[in-house]
Amino acid sequence: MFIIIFGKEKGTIVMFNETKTHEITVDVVILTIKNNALQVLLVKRENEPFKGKWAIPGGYVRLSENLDEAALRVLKEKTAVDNIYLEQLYTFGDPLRHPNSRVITCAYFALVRSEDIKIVSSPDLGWHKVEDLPALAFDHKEIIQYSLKRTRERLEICPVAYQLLPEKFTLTEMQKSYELIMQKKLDKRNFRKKALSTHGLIELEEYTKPSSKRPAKLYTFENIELNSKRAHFIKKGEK
Amino acid sequence: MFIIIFGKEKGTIVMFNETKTHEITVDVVILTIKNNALQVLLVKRENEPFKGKWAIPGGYVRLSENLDEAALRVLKEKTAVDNIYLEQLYTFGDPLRHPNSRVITCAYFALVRSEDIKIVSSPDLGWHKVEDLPALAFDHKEIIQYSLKRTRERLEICPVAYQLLPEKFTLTEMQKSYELIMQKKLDKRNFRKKALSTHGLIELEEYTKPSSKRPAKLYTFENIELNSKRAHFIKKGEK
DNA sequence: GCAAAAGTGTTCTGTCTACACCCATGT
DNA sequence: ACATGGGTGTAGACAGAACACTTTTGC
Repeated sequence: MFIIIFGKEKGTIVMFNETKTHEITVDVVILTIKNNALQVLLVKRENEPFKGKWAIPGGYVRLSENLDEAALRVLKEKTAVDNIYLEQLYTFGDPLRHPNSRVITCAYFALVRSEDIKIVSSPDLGWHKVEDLPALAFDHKEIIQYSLKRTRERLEICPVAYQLLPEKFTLTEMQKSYELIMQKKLDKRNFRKKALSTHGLIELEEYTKPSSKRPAKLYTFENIELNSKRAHFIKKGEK
Repeated sequence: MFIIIFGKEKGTIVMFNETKTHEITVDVVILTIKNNALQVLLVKRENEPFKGKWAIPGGYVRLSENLDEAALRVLKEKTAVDNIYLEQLYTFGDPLRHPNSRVITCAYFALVRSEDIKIVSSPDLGWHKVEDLPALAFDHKEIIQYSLKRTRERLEICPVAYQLLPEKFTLTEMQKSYELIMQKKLDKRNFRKKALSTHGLIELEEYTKPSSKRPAKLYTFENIELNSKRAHFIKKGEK
């Protein structure tokens, strides 16, 4: 049985008998709200397989780091953000998910503020609306779909969406972010009633700059440590 | 940098530069209800590291199988059960979780009926009450604790507990299983009201055999496909 | 004064909680 | 007749859903 182990420069072929060896990577679905749409960061693949197709950012897990650290490293390579909601999503290990070798990937998802994003869109790196994804490499479409499902589940029990909002935001902006994630319209009065009872939400004495309409009150969130090690996130009503 | 790759018989040491190679295993937390307690199946380790300590069953992922298949294989090696609730739990990849090498494990948990279990307890394989665990190898205590948390979360949204019950059961038995998982007493009347509204629960025209007390009505569950690929389980009220 | 978005309450309905007594059976 | 677990209903609290109009501002 042949096991292919990739070195940094080129592949090395090693022969083993009865050995179980796989590659292990982390892939990170990075979500943000931008231009009034939920968007995911994708990179265009430079190499085969799937050269020219879009993929979610990923990389090999280093021997010295745990999975969370590997995911955070991938995230920081792309975005230069910090204090981010980052959660392990699911591990995908179909033998045929990678056409040439056996790569098991531990998928993560991250919710980032678009204002915190340092990258410049280029032809090879950019944001794509989750409603309108290009052709994707590997099983990355499935991974993205699953990250959206998980984000909705999280939002039902804790206000993770504030990770997508700027530091100061209006309730209408908050409602928009909920509607984009939940993929449905919400009732304004019900939403505001519930939002105002959210633990950690702070009403500011500031308003949006006057445009040609009534200024809106600004809110912010206490700096709750949502960074979930193993989804130990803060539930509604908890401290 | 040294990477140790285990062959079947003995370890082989291979030197690589800048290569990322890891072992990948699946470990399966197998839960059942037995003797009025929630119990987990453990094996006593025959080899170092942690020789003599108890561990949850696991094994290497074969190159030809996906993770679900690997977990099912490990489960069947130990229990000879079929049509089981089996869900991927979390992937644990701390570099120091295995003292000698870099082993990343994809943990699963399974809920099995004690009547379906074919294994005989031996000094090296047996059931242990989750409330009273022996010394465990690796990070297996953490994995078991997390599987209990996940089971509670699942139980809050779908009746997975029926996977732990015999084919025909009384509502009192069902309530006991909920209480063991949720780790709290439930009100009998409220529980029965809610249980009777559960989708898939079927009232039989049978009763428990008379003992020295009033016979109880037996119930069963429609053969709902709960086997969750990626937790696509049936929620309350859904079909 | 008008366009545009902000802001505001009440009613209804269904679900969860708390709580205590009678019933059927074997001995 | 009694011990044992089986079986039943109601009232109050709370959360979510439906629903329309007034306010503030710049132009």
